[in-house]
Amino acid sequence: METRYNPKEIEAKIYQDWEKKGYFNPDKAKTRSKRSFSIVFPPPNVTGTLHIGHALNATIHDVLLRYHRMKGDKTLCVPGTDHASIALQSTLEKKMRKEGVSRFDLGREKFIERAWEWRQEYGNIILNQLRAMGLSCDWSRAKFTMDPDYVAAVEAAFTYYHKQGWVYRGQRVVNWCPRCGTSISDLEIEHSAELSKLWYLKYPLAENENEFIVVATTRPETLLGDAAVAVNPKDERYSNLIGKTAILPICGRKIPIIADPAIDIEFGTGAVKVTPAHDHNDWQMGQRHKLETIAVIDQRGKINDSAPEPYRGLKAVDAREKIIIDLQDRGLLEKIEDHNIQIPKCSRCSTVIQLLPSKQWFVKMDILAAKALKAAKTGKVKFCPKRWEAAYSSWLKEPRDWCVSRQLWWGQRLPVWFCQNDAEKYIVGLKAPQKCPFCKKCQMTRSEDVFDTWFSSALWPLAVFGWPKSKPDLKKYYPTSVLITARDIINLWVARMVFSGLEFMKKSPFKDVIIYATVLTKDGKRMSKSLGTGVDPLLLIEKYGTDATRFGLAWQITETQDIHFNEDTMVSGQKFCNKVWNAARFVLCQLGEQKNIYSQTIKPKPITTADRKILTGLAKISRSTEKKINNYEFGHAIRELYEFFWHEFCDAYIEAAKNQIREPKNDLEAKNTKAILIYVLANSLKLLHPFMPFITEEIWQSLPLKNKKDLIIEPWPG
RNA sequence: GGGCAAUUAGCUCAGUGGUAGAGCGUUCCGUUCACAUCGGAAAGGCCACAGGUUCGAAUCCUGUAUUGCCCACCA
Repeated sequence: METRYNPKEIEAKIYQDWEKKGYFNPDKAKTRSKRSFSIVFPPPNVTGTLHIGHALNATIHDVLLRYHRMKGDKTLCVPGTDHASIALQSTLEKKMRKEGVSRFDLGREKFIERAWEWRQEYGNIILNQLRAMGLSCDWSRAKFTMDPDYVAAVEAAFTYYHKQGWVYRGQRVVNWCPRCGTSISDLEIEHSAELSKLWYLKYPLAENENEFIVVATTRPETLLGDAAVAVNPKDERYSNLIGKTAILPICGRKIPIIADPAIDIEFGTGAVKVTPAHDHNDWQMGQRHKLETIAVIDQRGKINDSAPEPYRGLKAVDAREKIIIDLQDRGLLEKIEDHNIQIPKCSRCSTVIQLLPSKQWFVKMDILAAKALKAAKTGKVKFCPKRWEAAYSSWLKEPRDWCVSRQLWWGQRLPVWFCQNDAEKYIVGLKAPQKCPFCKKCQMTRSEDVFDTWFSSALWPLAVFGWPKSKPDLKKYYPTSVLITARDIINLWVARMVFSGLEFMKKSPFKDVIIYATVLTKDGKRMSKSLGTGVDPLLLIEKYGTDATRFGLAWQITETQDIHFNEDTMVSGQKFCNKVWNAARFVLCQLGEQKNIYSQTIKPKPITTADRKILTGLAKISRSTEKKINNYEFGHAIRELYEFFWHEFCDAYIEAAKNQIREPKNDLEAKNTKAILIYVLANSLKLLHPFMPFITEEIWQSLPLKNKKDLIIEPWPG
């Protein structure tokens, strides 16, 4: 053995050997227990490459998987990738824009072909990178969210919801990304705080155009679509104006002055312009007061033909400029104040979101959300750390109906069929009927819309096991044991998986949800490729080896919300690997040429104080490691193991052993010491294996033990 | 506007009621038989601040400050 541990030579070799022997597939490997331990790995987007968050996640997954495999459980981890509808489409369009091509130049069919090509080329990169992390999942079960059986699951879920009466189609004000050309959900919006203005606009009264009602607004361009002015019914300043009529500046339309309790008396002037077409609140107010919905911004974010001629075709921001100037010219701009607002932006492309009325498909959330909420309340779903339950619950308490349709091309199409002669007539079903039930003559055409990406990911823990078909995997491995994911998708993904699982399988898809910390830079900044602040896990592996990288990541896993990434822990990992390697070298050297005669299970009898100490120490660390892994305290587990191995075993016992072997007090002592050395080493390797699988397996292979299997499937000590 | 978290040695972090800890870094010493990716030793902290509970507080409570992150239809 070399004096230094060299990970590069052995990692790939060992991984292939494990995979070839079928250890990652519980159907191939004989297991000692009937209990199953299953996890579905959160499917990375096909656009992605491995980042430090994935590496951390893979480490946690693999620690649990290897621990449970050694405990004898039928252990399964299903990997896969997500088609990532909007993310991939947006990435692809960005690339095409450089070539000077738009998706409309290509057309839907060709565009989808290109998306598939992309997926062929890049789709599995990240899965291969996860192999490099040592992740022991069953590659033969890998799924993609656009596999035919997966698409079938998505369609089945939608038609089921429809049968329940929970699906409706309707004209609503939705978040619209003019760049992506689609509706998006509230959860796909990112707000950026910006300093803007509050404009005070004077609306003349119809009775006397020299009198005004002043409204305050942050979006003057929506004036073109105003349908009313609203005040609070308790606001005495305006009580004489309620029911009167104002004249909408520039447009000249007459609009009513209405009373609505939703208006905040304190804000601005207490009078609000109401634009039902371009604001959620105003939409609702419009419904209450039966106001006209006048859309003036189109799907490209430009002013449409419902607006007066001079504004048509202007971008919303430019229209704002012009309107302010025009109002000023007419003396209708009272004042401007600075005002902090939250600008909604598309989380995919950062384009400013427009709110506009559009016909979309919704899934009612009341019943589903209540189920998911109850699951957390009754402890059927537990968050770790516990505090994340609040994030989950607070969103589920006031759910808005889920807009599941997207005007994208890449994704699973809605199983909805329209009559060609009446666009309002449709049926929901898995296949188009032979004959249109409405006009009796047309060939019905399928909806152009695709599903929200998260509608399909919500089914991940079911669909990977073959749902809606009744497959053996579904019986054996559903529900899964634990979900390990990042906090930013608690509502987007976790909550939706929970209610999908409860609805379709009557059981929550997992019991425990581990929310791991967000990895930030050392300075607490967001890691980002474009800022150059990201850390590439593959470079860490290259530099320190996989085991050292995993050690370093595990070391940093505590209950914190954020990790300020510190590469020093990888250095510690590398040194620790070397320490383990050399301790093994020493032990093997002491044992000499003897062939597999030592026992790893029968505890040698202690003779000296040092013997007693180390054997007690081993028993203690075994119990403690098990407990900490069961409690998901990975950082503490590895810190303790490190402490034990380095200081108790190497510093104390090996040093004592040198004397006991060289100058034994009796015949037995030297021989017994050797037995203790290998016993403690063997069991330490087992405890370390979930964290550092490669080096431990490599050393294990050369230990002269009786009845030895590969370490990955050896029984857990204790 | 609401919520969550963080604040401990130069750096990154452990430490949840009983004399302040680790890794890295720094200084000094040590290469003869597992390992210099090592061994030994040392320096370095009024545990953010202010109150309170307690025999005793980094730890529990209240408040303040700074930072970060979520959620929210205040125009």
